[in-house]
Amino acid sequence: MPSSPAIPSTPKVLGVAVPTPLRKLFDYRPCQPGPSAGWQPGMRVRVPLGRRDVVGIVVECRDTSDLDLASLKPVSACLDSQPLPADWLWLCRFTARYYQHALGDTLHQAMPVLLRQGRPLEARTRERWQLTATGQSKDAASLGRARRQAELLELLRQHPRGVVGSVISAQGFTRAQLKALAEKGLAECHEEPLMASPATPGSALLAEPALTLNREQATALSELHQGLNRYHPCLLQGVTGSGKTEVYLQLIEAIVAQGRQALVLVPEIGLTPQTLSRFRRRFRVPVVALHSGLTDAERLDAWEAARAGRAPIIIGTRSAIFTPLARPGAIIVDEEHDGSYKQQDSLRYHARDLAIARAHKHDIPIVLGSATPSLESLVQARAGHYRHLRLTRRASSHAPARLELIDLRGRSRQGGLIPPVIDAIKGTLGAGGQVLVFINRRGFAPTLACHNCGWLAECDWCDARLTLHRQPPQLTCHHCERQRSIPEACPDCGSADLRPLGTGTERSEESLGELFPGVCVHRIDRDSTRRKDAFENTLNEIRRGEPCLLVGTQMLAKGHHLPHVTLVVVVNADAGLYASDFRALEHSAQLLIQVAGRAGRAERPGRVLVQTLHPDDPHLRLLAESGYDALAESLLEERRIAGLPPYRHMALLRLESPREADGLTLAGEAATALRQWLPERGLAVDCLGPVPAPMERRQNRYHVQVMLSAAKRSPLHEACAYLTGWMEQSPLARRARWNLDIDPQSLS
DNA sequence: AGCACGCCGACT
DNA sequence: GTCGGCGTGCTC
Repeated sequence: MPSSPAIPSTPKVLGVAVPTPLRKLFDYRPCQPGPSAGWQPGMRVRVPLGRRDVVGIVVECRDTSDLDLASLKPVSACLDSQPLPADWLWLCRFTARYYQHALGDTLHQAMPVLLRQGRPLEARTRERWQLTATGQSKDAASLGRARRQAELLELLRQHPRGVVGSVISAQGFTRAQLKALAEKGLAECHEEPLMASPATPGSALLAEPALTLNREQATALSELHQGLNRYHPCLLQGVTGSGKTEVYLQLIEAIVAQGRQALVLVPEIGLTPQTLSRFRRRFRVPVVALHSGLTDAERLDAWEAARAGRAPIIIGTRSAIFTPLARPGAIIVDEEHDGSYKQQDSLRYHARDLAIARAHKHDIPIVLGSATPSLESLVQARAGHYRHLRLTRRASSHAPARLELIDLRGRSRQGGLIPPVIDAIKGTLGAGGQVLVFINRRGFAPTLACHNCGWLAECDWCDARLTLHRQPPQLTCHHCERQRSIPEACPDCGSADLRPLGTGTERSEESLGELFPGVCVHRIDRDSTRRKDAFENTLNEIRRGEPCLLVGTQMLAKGHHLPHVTLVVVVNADAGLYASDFRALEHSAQLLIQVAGRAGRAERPGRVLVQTLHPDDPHLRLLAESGYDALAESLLEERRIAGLPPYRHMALLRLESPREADGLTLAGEAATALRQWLPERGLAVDCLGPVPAPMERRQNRYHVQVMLSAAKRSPLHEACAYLTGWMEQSPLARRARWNLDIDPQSLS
């Protein structure tokens, strides 16, 4: 029996997901009048919750409730006439289920701030900018030094009927530049209602021609073209400089030409002006970037443009995976091994894994790109679940530089470098090259030590050493950001013989300055690039190509083209070699390969010198002699034997409390309950712990964990559901801070 | 998570 | 006598 569309039936009860960590829906009565289209899951509502008003989302429309219907509070208002996008809702529900996170909180986190606050999504207007009569007759040259304003003037001149605000910002113009033109009386803006006007670019899709592909790139692209209209996961493994981005661009071209949308995820550090301008130069259609500099309003505009299909290309970091898409066409995850795709607090999702789930749901292709794929993705490729595409050739004629292991044992060091390495630096500088010195420790020295009694500067709040900084001079804890002044004398024995222990970027910068007087030393780490633009300015300076030294942390290693660097020095490769974490080796290998990839991108081949106290370490030797694939193969075998991911799946219950005993007691009870329950259900899940976390005390709180692992996902999932249920009903647990980490990135 | 209520120490 | 510390409990 078809129901009459004119009179939508009103449900008696609305199950609403509210922004709390509680893993349940709250029931409300619908308000009068309801939305004209009838109540539907996915509509935002304002509801009373306790003593406050919150914005929730209707998840269920039903006629019964476990509670007394009369006792239910009514919804205060319905905020939407249509539900929020179905693909977005699906992804949020999937995420909440997979990561065992409260649905209300998941939806809340996945919404743009303005939607969280209850602002309307419909009836939004957009700005259309056009030139005034004065502006039309104005010569761009008369704007003098204001080059971007002149370019903006030209853009507006080309579009007599005006340009939409979001398109202007997608071209890289700022609000300030628009305002400047408006204040000079050259441009004006009108508000107009938003309409879903899908961009149909036709022949004018490209603003500049695509590059010619080499054989490997062409093969990869044609493989991708085979699966344009179905779920088609591909691991694109391409060495640094092999042209992965060009493959992405041409895949996107094909997708956008079909009138569909491409979503591109990049690591946190990867959304640079260079990346963005490359995309924007290529395409005539808008490229919407979701970066940290956007205002809440711009973020909502971008979300809405993607939802309505007006944004054909969306590029963003981790959270961009929650962008709704009207006509999803492809998802690209660049540098898929990068750790920044995993959120490390509250909702601990992995954007790459959600991207896979999403591509599967939409039945669209997904490309995971990396020079050093995660072991997870390699296993999927090996099992035939992902297509494995390889790019082994660099655009320049040189093969990627080999890692040369340099034995540090028993050698005198100056600024952490031994004489032959110093000579190599001298030689490179003399030949007009640039040298990159990689140290993965910021600050002056990893700690301060008393040479008389052996005292070490330690954090009062964490089980960690304090890092010595010179700019400004102080001791800082890199785990809790606490700062202390540098003591004049040893607090234990009173000796004044306090010395820095080890080398950080600041110290290396200083020593290199002394070793190579007259040579410019650029330091690049989180401290030196704190000021806005400082990083870009330094990079631009470096790209001019004068011989110089670059000292830096992994900020330097990731993604930046440094064409004049022909020598890379890794001051110490040992940090990750013997760390307790099971992923430490994988991550340090990826980092080493990435750093090495900075060498010799231009005409000249490069060298990579890796200093180590363990030149015979089998892993390091395998990486240096046979490359990443060989090491990955060996690490996979070790993981298989040890029963670790990706061969077994893991979940970690993390607990923290001000007193060690509280956390251990609670975690012990939870683990005991789980261990009793598991055999009852016949679930093959291992439960380990409770054990103190590797760095037990952090910010003066004690961290304890229980580890679950299983060969199959579904029993692990069931066990996690039991565990969260147990924690929620436990009176003790309500006092402690805890959360569940599914597929933890590390055990610390 | 918020945000109350609630019962004990130093301030006008 | 109050202001406010954070323990405990609840939110349809």
